[in-house]
Amino acid sequence: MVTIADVARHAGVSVSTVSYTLSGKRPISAETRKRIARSVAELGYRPNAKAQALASNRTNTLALMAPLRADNNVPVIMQFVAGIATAAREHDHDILLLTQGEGVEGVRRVRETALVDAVIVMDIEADDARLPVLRKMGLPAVLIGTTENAGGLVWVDLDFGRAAEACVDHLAGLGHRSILMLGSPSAVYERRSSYALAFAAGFESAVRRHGIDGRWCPSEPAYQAVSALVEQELARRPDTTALVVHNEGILGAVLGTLRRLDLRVPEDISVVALCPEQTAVNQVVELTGVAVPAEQIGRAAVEMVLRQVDGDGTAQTRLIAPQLTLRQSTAVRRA
Amino acid sequence: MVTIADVARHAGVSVSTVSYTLSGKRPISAETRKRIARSVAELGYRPNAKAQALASNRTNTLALMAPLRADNNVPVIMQFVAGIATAAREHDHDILLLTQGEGVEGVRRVRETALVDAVIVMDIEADDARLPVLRKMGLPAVLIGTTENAGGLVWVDLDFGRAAEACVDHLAGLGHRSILMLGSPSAVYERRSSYALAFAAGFESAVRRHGIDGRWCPSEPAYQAVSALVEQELARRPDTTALVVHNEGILGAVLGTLRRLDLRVPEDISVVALCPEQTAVNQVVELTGVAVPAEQIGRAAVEMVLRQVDGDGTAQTRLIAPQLTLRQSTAVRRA
DNA sequence: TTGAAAGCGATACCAA
DNA sequence: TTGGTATCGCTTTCAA
Repeated sequence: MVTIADVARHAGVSVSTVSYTLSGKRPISAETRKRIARSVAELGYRPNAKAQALASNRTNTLALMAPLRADNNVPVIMQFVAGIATAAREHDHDILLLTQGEGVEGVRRVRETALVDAVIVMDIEADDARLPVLRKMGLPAVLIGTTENAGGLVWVDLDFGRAAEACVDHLAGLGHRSILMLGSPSAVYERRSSYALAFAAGFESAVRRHGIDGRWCPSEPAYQAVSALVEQELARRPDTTALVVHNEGILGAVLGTLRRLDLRVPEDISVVALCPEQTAVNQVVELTGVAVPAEQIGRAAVEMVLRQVDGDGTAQTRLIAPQLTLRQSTAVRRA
Repeated sequence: MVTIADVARHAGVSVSTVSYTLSGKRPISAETRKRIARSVAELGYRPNAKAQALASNRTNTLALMAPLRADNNVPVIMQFVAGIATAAREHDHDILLLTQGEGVEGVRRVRETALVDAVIVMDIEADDARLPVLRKMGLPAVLIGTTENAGGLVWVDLDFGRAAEACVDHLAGLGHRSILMLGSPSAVYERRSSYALAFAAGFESAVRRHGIDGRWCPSEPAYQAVSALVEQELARRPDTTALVVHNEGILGAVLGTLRRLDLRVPEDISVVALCPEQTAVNQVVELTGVAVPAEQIGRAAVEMVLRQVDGDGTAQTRLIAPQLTLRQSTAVRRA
């Protein structure tokens, strides 16, 4: 392994000069700079990350605690992770991947062993046990998602409440008066994932505001379960003319079931989905809906957390406005 | 931050004694051990990871280069990542996440800056440019997937060739003589991902061996594209009585199209899929097929790579046998 | 069974 | 504009 001392020797200068040249933290004569650059190239020198971290108290790595479970909307999680990893590299940082399972102890560990400069935490739950710890530790952090007790912490998220409202507003605007919302798997609500709760709350408030009839229920991904659920709910409320689906895993089953019931989309029933654009356009009928701008949020999270690391005290929380895209699955309610 | 010196002082012993006590690398009197344990607990001491790494030349972190793209079978990738991350933690290691996009330079970087002890590389392609670099660098590594020029490197993978054969064998055994295989998106073949090529090759060799008629084509996830493709291929070869699908993203569309064409599964046409169990059982008809044991492979990769780190020269490559699970989507070919 | 001290490979302060 | 060197927090050799 080639060290900074090797470079210094090779270039005939001192170690500190090499260090300063590389960091640019003090002026170096063009001549010296050139000699050092040559030596670096010739020897193929790269600073040892651990030594650098130890001396500078900066690891240039970010912890990312991500929910790697199957029950969630996996593709969206993946988009978050991809966006974060890419953005981190653009800012010359690496990602240390922690699983949700490590929980509070994971956060403590990376902090106390000084493994990372900051942490990005995904999938926030109501009364999330990690939040008080993060607050107390004072480790720079950004939450992706938020909840009531997130006060004092910086977070960024899609405004899921307004996303639900956008869906309802759109349907109400088309004249729909009776809407069924199919939610995420019940496990998601049971652990009180912030985004699912926010979407459900937004849905409820929007239907109330419009004075229309709206109800919702969790839904599991099994085809038969979806099919039975949809059939039963439509039978109970035959006046239902629109569906909102906050569960990308069941879209195929929902559309299949509607066809089985001889309900055409959008002529007989409108469907709005919260899902990635890819998923939306790959269905039998291209779906109107809102997408989680996961990559954008991931990038924002990286930038927000790095600002904190750089000591910018003006850290601001960010709520991203949802954008509803019109496609083929919604239409005016038939008279 | 509390350091090893603080602990030593608090316990009234030397720094080296604390270090040896913690590492267990030399005998320590029970008395001393107890005192140190108390001090550690009382002060909440945790060794600084960077200092430890610098001194011991061991980072206790593994690089994982994962394909975080959308065109792939995202859930399976996620399972790999989850298995790897979990297994790594069980062995007291962390995961540094590299994106596929970093390519050769990513591998070089983590090696030359001494960021990690070893690397796990996913999604191997034919003539993968990373392989020669890995070989030359001598960084402990495990590939998930393999290819012709992987000689000298350790890898682990599902035997995709035999997986395809298992599917064909099963169908042939049921009397099917004309099979269509719907493959992954064409981009996957274009970049020559090892698993896709191996599956296709296995399919071809199996149909040849059985002397039956088999053909295959890539398939894109868009519903209409799938639908058109299936309809066209079945029209071209009306004797087709079985489908093999190596693309979990299109399963819903395939089944939907078959129904539209009034083909019942499995009475009129059998379907075998290579996809996660979850996906298989969540379709209208539960699908017979082979699953990638992603978590198991991920765990194996971690263990294999750690063995190398520990200097076990007997590193062995592993090819996991596929397991076909019978469900509702296959039946004897009707006379 | 324990301690002292020399590294590990950088950064950055203090001098010149 | 440059150099010398203490320092970061730990591991491990050498000595006792």
